[in-house]
Parts: sequence; structure tokens; C-alpha cells
Amino acid sequence: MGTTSPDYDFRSIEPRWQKYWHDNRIFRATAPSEKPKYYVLDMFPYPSGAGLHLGHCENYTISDIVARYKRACGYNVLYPIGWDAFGLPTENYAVKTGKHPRDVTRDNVETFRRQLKSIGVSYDFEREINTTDPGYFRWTQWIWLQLFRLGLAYVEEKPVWWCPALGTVLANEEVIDGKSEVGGHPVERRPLRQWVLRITAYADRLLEGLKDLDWPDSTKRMQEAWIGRSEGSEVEFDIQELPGEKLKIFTTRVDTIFGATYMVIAPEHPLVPRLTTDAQRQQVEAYVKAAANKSDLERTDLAKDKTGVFTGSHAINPATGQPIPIWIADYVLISYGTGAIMAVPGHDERDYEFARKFDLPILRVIEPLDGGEPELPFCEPGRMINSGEFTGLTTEEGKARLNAHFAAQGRGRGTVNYKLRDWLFSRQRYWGEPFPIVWVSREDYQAALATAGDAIAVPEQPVTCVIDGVEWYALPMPESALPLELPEVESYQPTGTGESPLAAMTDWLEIWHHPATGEAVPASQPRPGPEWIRGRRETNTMPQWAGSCWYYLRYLDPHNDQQLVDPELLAYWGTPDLYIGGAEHAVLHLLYARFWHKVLHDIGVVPMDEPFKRLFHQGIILGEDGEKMSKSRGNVANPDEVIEQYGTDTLRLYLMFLGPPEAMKPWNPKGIEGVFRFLRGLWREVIDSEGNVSAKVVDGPEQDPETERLLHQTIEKVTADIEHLRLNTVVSQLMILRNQIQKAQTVSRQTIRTFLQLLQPFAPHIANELWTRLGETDDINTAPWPKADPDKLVVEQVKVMVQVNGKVRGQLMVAPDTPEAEVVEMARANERVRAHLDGKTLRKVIYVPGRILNLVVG
RNA sequence: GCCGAGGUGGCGGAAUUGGUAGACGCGCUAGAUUCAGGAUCUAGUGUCCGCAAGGACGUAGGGGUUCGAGUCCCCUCCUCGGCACCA
Repeated sequence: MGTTSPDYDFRSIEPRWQKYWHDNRIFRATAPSEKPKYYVLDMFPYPSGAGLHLGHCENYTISDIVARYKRACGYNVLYPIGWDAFGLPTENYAVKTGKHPRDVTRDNVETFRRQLKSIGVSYDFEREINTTDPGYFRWTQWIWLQLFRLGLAYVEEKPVWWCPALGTVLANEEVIDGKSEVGGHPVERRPLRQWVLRITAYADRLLEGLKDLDWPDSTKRMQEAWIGRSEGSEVEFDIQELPGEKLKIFTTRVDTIFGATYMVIAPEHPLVPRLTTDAQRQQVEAYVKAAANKSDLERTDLAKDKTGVFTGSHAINPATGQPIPIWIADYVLISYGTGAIMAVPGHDERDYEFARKFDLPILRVIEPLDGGEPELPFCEPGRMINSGEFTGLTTEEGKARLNAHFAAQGRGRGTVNYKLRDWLFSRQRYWGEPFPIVWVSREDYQAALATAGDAIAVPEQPVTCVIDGVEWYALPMPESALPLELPEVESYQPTGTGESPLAAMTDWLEIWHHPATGEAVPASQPRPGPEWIRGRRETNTMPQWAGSCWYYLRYLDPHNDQQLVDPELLAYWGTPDLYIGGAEHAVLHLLYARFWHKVLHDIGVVPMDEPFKRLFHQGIILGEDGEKMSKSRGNVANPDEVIEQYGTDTLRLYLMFLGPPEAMKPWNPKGIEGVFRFLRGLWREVIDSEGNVSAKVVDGPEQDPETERLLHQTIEKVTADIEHLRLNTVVSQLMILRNQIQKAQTVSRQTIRTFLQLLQPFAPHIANELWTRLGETDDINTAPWPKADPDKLVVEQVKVMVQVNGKVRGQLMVAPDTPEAEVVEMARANERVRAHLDGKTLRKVIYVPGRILNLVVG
């Protein structure tokens, strides 16, 4: 397989080994196997038209190093790749060019696959998956049917983020500072019928599950904050003007209730119309209307200035019995808690600000535990004052006592709230998974359940919606009818009405539906039989997150058309042992996937309850100027060009050498020379100018003790560093070893062999090539990983630094087990040291064996 | 504003439990080789004083603990990431 070229001709070496690996299926993962398994996974790439960038290269080099290393360590390694190919950019491109998104996707995938192969990653390409493949999204739809059956999917007409430029609705998470995350277009609120997934039902478990994960702390903290668990109390306030009606609020500081001097409800609160008195109606209506038109930006980020309007009504503070005014203000959010609060301006900054602005009374009902009258608002926990029978209790005691007190009255209880919202799970787009449901009338729904029998499973509470005054029922398709494929359409242009292009496909949309088989014929045709019912398909499609929520399971069994994954394969491979991808997915993808995984766990599909045990985020590669790479800045480095000039082994090695894998690091095009010289220098140590194995390489054991010791130190360091993903220092260590080899007169074949094994995960092409040229006959990719021999690591002499009063004054070479007294004598005999001891008394001696001797004098 | 991570030569970055700060690489300087350029090789390269030996200073800034601090503690400044009226 090797060549006879005298030069380090990476342009011929690299493609040749890539072809060899492919033709001989070297990296195919097979199961079952006697070997222990190791599953390393990259985050699902979106095959964009732009192709691979350096960030991809860094990500995949890290995982490839781990995969190759683990293989050499004797593991059966599963290292797959696939395509998260539904989504907006492809559809937008299709809209622009008139090409079918399917064709755009296919072209992009081809580009990506070719580029991936050109960086030499050892994926098992036979397990490639694609979310847009009906054989794949059939199971995405299957999972959705389970969510539906479990009552975890529902439909709601609610104000959502509508982006006019993208012609679609966005999830909360896709809106950043009032602009779309993709493209930065302005967004507005608009009510639309939406599918929503009840992720909040899993809030507690998603929070709990974080504890045992080997994830970056920052990511765990972000998820924790996103879930935002908050313990507090719900309390119902009577309304003076509306006897019998209650206003329910949520507070985390029920101990401050004696200081509640007014109430605030969100502009969208359902009680607004009834609370509003005639005198206030004009003002209130104007305010509510204005709030509805405000963008998120205006309402939160920029306008910290409090606004609000008095409704004219009053609540009765249940603690004091006093009437307090009810205001409307948009600093209270309808989507959190109950959409209403009791305002305690003395002990809450926001309420304080509002009270000052509108001249509402401010009371002091909490004092610090150590007394005093701090400036208001005082928001720390403390001791209750001016609080009737509760005066004197601490915040903690007060909360418990008041919860019990209000519970006894039937007007309150302790409760928990989450910032986490249910997951908006629909897009008004073409290029996504269709929902496998049919909208039918109430009567047909009942009839269909009878007809279909066990073929379909529905939630206890039917999912319904009202379109143009007509009520519709969501009837699931039978699992046997999956996948529900996308119809061919003329145009992918968004309708702009909030409906997807699918809404224009009348024959696909309006159908006669058979509930038990899932068959359909266009409604324009005659009804095929009595059990067929009139239905309308769902025009929304699923968001891009859907396909990436469970793909790590499909790699275990990518071609199975009977089930999502064979349980035996699942038992063997399990979930990924290491998951590598960018920190930008810290909350969204990683939270959604955990949610789906827990649902799959609950219905017995997967035995483990978390998908990603160990997570690693690679850092971003910045441009030369230290700024984020972007076309507009003109600081983008193109991997193809680097590979053309230096080869992919050099690129891979340099990406690792740049700095810690998790750190943000600037790309420096000059530095790559050093890494290239390293590889070429290695080549020249092994191959002479005739193209033969260099005469410097000799048979037999290593003769040079210094080289031998360094070799074993290197084995030790490289192994430990790969395990901990400290890949930058691995490269340094290999350079140190090569420098030593270069200095030596001769080097043993065995030393070179081991060196190549250590290098192989990082620079596999040159390692394979030199290995072969050396005449090695076994496979470097699976040859057992070298082990450091502890006997070879021992040194006869160690360097001990001698300090006087903490300052280095000399050094000694001593045997490691030299007694302290002897070392001290040697130090005193040292001329330089003596100069600093003369005329002074030795007060203390600190000796760290083999490291340092500190003589304290005075 | 809140939470978190970080600040080490001209540059990217190394530094077990506190124990030679600056490994490795880039760049730079000098020399060798070369018609030249490039490439390669050798030596040097934290700052300051000094011919040198040697010494002083030095890990954002200030204070502290310690025989000894890049590393531990307190304060300040700066950079980056996340959250941002969640009651």
C-alpha cells in the first residue's frame, strides 16, 4: 500500500489511504461483538451549501482522534455520521432557485461527505442517516404519535413569534433580542394555531437528571437556569368590586404579604375586561392594545421604564383585610405563574420602581436578621415586622406558616413554577416532517375510533381546534401507514398567511381518510366506502429539532424497517459514551433530546434515562484578527485551501496544536508551518533521499537510554492526555520526542513504530504510510496501544533546586532517595548557595524529595 | 443588573497536590549553506542593570496566607459566554 516516494508527498499519500480505508471497510462497526464497545458521536451536522468550515474540522478531528485511539485500545468503536437535512436554509435556497429541496439536500450532502472524507475521519459511512429520508422520518413521526397518544402534544391558538421576512413562526429560543436568530430579521406577535409539546411535564426530571451527567458545568447551569425552577406560593385575593371572583397570584415571598399595597395583572389577563371600571375603560383598553403591539424588545430589553394603568377595581389583601388597587402593567408576564402578582414595593425592586413612579404606598414589613433599617427596597430574607400575628418570624418560617394559614382557608398553597415554557413544535414550512394526523369532525372522530380499533391510540382528552368557527378533532394516522410523505408542490414559497405551502395542495390536503389503514384519496373523488371519513391534513410541519432529538439511537440500527432500533443492538451499543459539539446547543437541542429520550424511556423503548452521559464542547476557531470568522469581515480560513497546501494531517495536527480543544482560539496561518515542518522532519528521519528506510533506523531495542526514557514518558503523557482530551499538549510532547530522535545518531525501529502508533490518531495518513514503508505487517489502526514501561521511566539522578529564603540559588543532581541531611550538606558545599548563607543562621530546612530544598536563614 | 469562565513574552499557548514560570510552536536576531530568493541547519530570544560573573524585577492591578503563590483567600479593573422585568 505504501509508495516509494522519497518526499513527504501528502497530496498522493492522503487520498490513497482514504481510498484504502474505504475500499477495505476498515472502520465498519459490527455488532454483536465480544469486544467492549465505545460510542463516540459528533453533533448532527446540517449539510449547508457552504460546506465544511474550520469549526467542523476541529470538532470532527477531536472525535476522530478519540475513535482511532479507542480502536487501538481494543474497543469496538461506533463512530457514525449523518445529516440533519430538513430546515430553513435549504428551503430558502429552493424557493430562490426553484430547485427541489430534496435535490438541494442531496447535492449538499455529497459535498459534505466528500469534504469529510478528505479530512480523513474514520466514520462508518455505511451507517449514514438522513432526517429527510422517509425511512428515517417515519420513526420521527412514530415518536410524535407516542407523544400525541400520551397527551404530550396539543394544539393552541396563541400569540407566537411571527417573522414576516422568513414567512414563518419561530420558537421563543429562536428569537434573540427581538430579532430572528437566523438572519436577524424583526419579529412580531401574531396569534396562530400551533402544535405544542408539553415539555414542562418533564421539567422536574430534566432538572434532576442533570446532576449525574458528566457535562461542562456551564452547560448544566444554563439548562438549570432555562428550566428555572422556583418554589413559592399561590394565593387567591378576593375582589371588592366582583364578589365571588378571585384573583390568583404567584409569589416566592409570601412572607412579605403584609406589605402588598397593590396588585398587578398582565395586559393579557382574562379578568382584565371585568376588572376595568367604566371610568378607566378607555385608558385600559388603549394600554392593552399598545402592549399587544409591542415587540419583545420594546417590552423587555430596552424599556425597563415601568408603565401601567389602574383598572378601577380593588383586591382585598387577605393578610390585612385592606382593599388595594389592581393595576395593569406589562412588567407582569401572562406566560409565567398566574399572570398576576401582589406588589410589595418595600421588598421588591420592580414593584418599588413602579410604586415610586405611580405614587403607591410603600411599606416596610421585613427587617434584616441583625436589625437595622436598610434603605428600601430591601430584598434579602430577614425577619417579619408589622405583620400582625406573624411578626417576628423569619422569612423561611413565615413562608411555611402563611402557606399553612392560607391552605386552611382554602385560598392558597405552596407551589412550584418553572421558567421553562412548553415547546412550540410547528413550522409553517414545506421542508420538514409532516404531522401524521388528520383533522376530522367530532362525529367522524367517534366513528373513526370505532372503525380503527387498536390501529390507532388517542389521548384521553381529544386534541381539538377551531378553524373559522368549526371545531376539528385531531385523529392520528395508524403507525402502519407511516411514513406520511410530503407531496410534490409547485412552489415552496411561504403563503405569507401563516400557513405552509402545503395549504395550497388541495388534493393532498382535503381527503377521504380510512382510519384503520391510513389510506387517503383526494376529497374531490367519490367517497370510497362507508368507513372512509372526510378529513383535512395538518399543514404545519415539524421543526428541525425533531429529527435531531433521537438520531443517536438510529445509528445503532440505521436500516431497520420494523422498529426504531433493535433492542439487542441498543443493549450492546447503548447511548454515546462521548458526545462532541458546540456550546451553542447547550439548551435547545440538548434539552429537547433529553426530553424525547425520557419519554422513550417511559414507554420502554430505551432502557437508560439520559441520552448523553459525557458531553464535550469544542471551542470556536476565530479569524486571524481574533474576531468571529465571517464573510463580511473577510477573515475566513478555508479548510480546502489549507489541505491543498499542507495536507489534512497537518491541518488536523495544527487544529489540535492551536490550544485547548474547549477554548476559543484565533487561527494563525503562519503557525501551521511549524506543524508541517514537524511532520516533514519526521518523514526525513524515517525515509532517506532515495526513498528507502533511512540507515539511521536500526533493528533491535533502543540503544539510547535518553531516547528510551523519553519514549516511555511520551507514551504515558499522550495516553493520559487523550483520555482527558488535552490534545494540544499531545502534539507538543510528540514534537519533543521527534526533536530527541532527530538529535540521536541512530534510532531503533521499535521506537519509530511506537512513535507512529502515538501519532496515528492525529495524523493517520502519514502514520499509516510510514508504518507500511517501515515494513510493518500488522494494521496500525488496531495494533495494541503502546504501554509505558515503569522500569524505563525511573531516573538515577534528579535535579533538586536549592533555594535560600525562597529564592533559587543553585541546583544539585542527586539520586532520588538521597537523605535530606546529605542533600543539605551538598547544598552548603555549593559555592553560589554558600554566598547567600554566609554570616547567617540556618533557621529551617524544607526538603521536598527530588524537587526542592529551601534553606531559611536569618 | 444577575450567573459563569478567563486575564501568563511580540503571538498561540505549557506549567501533578502550592515547589526551576514561559515547555512546544510561531515570530524575531545572528551565523552556516545558496548566484539570488526560498528552503534547510546551528545558536540566541521575558524585562531591566552589568563586559562578564551575577543581580533585581516579572503571570491584569492592589492587599493577604505561606519557608515558597501563575496556582489558595479578599478587593478592584478588563475580556468573553449565558440570562435578562420569571414575581
